Amino acid sequence: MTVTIHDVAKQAGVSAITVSRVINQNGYVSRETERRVREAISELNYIPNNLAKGLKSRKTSTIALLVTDITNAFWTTVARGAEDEAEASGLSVLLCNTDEDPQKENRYITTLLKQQVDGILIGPTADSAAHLERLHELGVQYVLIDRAVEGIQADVVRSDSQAGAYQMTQHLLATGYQKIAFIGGPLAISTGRDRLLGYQQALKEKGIEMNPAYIKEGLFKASSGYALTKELLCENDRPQAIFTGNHLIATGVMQALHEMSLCVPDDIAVCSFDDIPGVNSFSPFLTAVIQPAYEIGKIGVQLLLKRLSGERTEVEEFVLPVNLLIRSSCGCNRK
Amino acid sequence: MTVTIHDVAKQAGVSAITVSRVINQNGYVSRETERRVREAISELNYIPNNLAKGLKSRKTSTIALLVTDITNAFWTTVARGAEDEAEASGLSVLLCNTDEDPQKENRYITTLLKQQVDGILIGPTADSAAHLERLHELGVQYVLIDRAVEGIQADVVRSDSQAGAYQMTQHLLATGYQKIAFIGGPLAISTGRDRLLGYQQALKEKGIEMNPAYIKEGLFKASSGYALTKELLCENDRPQAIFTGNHLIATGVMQALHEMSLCVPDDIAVCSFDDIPGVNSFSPFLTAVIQPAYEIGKIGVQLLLKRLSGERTEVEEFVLPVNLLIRSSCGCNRK
DNA sequence: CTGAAAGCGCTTACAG
DNA sequence: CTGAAAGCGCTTACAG
Repeated sequence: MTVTIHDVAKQAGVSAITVSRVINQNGYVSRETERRVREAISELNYIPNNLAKGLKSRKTSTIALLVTDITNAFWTTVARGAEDEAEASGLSVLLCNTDEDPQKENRYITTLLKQQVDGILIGPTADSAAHLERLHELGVQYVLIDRAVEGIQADVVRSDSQAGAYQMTQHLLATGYQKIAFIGGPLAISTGRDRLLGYQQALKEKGIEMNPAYIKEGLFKASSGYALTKELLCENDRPQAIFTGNHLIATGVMQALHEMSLCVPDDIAVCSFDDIPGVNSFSPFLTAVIQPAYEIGKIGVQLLLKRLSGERTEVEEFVLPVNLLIRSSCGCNRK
Repeated sequence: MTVTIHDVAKQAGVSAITVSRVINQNGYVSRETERRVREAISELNYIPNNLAKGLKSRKTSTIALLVTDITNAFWTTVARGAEDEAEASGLSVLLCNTDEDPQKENRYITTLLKQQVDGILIGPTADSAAHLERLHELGVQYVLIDRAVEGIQADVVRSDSQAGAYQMTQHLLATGYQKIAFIGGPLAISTGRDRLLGYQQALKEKGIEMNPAYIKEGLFKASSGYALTKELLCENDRPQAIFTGNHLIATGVMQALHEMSLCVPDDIAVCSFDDIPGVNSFSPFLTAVIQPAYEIGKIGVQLLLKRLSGERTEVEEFVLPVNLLIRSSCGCNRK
C-alpha cells in the first residue's frame, strides 16, 4: 500500500539507488533520467520514509531545542530564531518544554536520543550537569542556550546578564533610587547568579550598603514575584525600587503591588529583565533589559551546525550584549 | 560503536527478540530472563533506536501539533494540554509553528509525513482545505484544533466562539454601551467568522442597527489591532467600546488608544477573546472571553488516540463552552 | 516461555 | 552515469 522507492524506480524504469540520488541530489544522474524519476515521484505521490533513510545514513537532519518555559516569550522567540535558521539549512527542529524540571529534561533527552536527533540545543535547568555529561559520553553534540552550567565545558550562547543587571542598577541609582531590591531567579541557574552579581556590582561601586533583606531568590515565575514582593514589603525599611530577574517575576510583582495599593512608579519603581509582551499598550511601562532572544536561537543553531559538520572542534562561548530600554513610566496601577 | 539490541542479547545470553519483548513489555518473558536483560541494558547503556523500531512496526508513537502562532499564549496552553495528555499515553508531541502561513503549514505536513508521525493535531490556517484533503487521501489521521474548516469532514475540538462573542456583546449592551465596534480575525478562519456572528447576533436581538464602519476584519495580530483602531477612530461617529477577536488584537488596540490619549474605559471600553497574559498585574483590566485552551489540547489528543486505536470511526465535533471573565476596569492608560 | 528467519525502506560502498 | 548486493537495528509472524 505504501509507495516505496522501488515503486518509483519501477515506474521510472531505473534502479532504486538512482531514485535515491535524485531525491538527495547527490551523485550523477542524467537530465533525462532525473526528469523521469521526478515524474514518477509526482505521479505516485511518493513520500520518502525518513525512518529508513535515517536508519541507514545515521543522520536524521533533525535537531531538538529544549526550552525551560514555553509560556515565556523569551523562549518562544529563541525558538523562532532557531527554527528560521534551521529551516534555511534544511533541518527540522523538535521543540520540547522542560518546565525547569530536570527529570522532565532527562526524559526528553532520552526520547530524543531514541529518535536519533543529530544534535540538541539545551536551555539547561538548575540540575542538568549529569544529563550533559551523559550526552558527552555518548558523543552527542549539544549547545547550551541562555545559560552556562558549572563544571560543564560546552558551547554556550547567552546574553550578558551580568552587564545588563549592572547597567539597569546603575540607571536606577542615577535616577535617584537608593534603596533597590532584587527579586531574581534561582542561584542554581547561571542567569539567576549573573543578574544578582550585576546588581551587587553596581551597588558596591556606588558604595551603597547591601541590605540582605532586599535580595530575594525565587523562581522565574509570576507566582514567585508575587509571593516575594509581599515578603519584601513586610519589612520595616521598604525599598524604593524593585528590579526583577525576568518579566514573569515582574508580572507577579506588579500584581502584588496592585493588591497593596502601591502605585508604580510613584510609590515604588519596577524594572525587569525581558520585556512583558504587549506591555507598550498598558501602563505602567517598565524599563527593561532586552535580550537578543531571536539571535540567541539563531546563533545556537549555527554553532551546532558547525559542530555537526566537524568544522569546529573547540568549545566556544558566545556572550551577546543586551540593551537597556528606558521608559519613563507614566501610569499608576492603584485600585 | 553503537550499542544494539544484539549486543544486549549477547550480554544477557538470550536472543534479540527476547530483549525486544522486555523493552516493549509484550509477549511472555520469565522473571529471571527479564532481570538479566534489564541488567544488560543498564550495563551497556543501551538506547533503543526508534528509527528501526518505527520502520518495522509502522508506528512511531509520535504525533504532531501544528499551532498557528507560537507567541500566542492560547496556543502554548493548548500545547501544554496536548503534551501532558500525550505523555500520559507514552506519546511524543512534535510542536510546529505555522505562523498562519498555509505554505509553511504544507511544508510541515510533508516533513511530518516523512517522519511517519502516527497522527496530527492541526490548528488550520486560512487555507488548509487542500492539505487536509491530501491527508485524507493518504489515510493519515488528524484532528482539527480550535478551528473548523469549511468543506472538510473531520474531528474538531474547539470552543464556542459564537456563544462567547454573543455573551460578551450582551454584557457590553447590558452595561450601557450602544456603539460597539468589532475588530476581529480573518473571516476565512472559523473563529474569525463565529466571533463576528456572535457579535452581530447580540446586536440584532437588541434591535441595534449594524454600523458597517464598526466592523473591521484583520489578522489575529497586535499590528492589526493597532492599524484598525486608528482607522476606526478616524470615523466621525466614534464607538464607545471595542470588542476584539483575540488578545493580541486587544494589545494593538490598547497601544493605539494610548497614542491617541484615549482613556480605557473612561473614553472607550475594550474587551477581548482570550486573556492577555499577566494582565491582572496591570491596568486597565480587560473583560475577556476565556477559552478552555488546556482542555482543547488535551481532548484533541484523546480524540486522536481513539481514532488511532480504531476505537472511534465516526467524525466528532467537540464544542467546549467558554467563560466570560468580567472585570471592572479601573485604570487609565492616558499619557 | 524462547528463538531463527525474513523484511521494514532506505543508503553505502563497490563495480562497471 | 547507473546498478546489484549488503546492511542499518529493529519487529513480525511462525515454530517449537
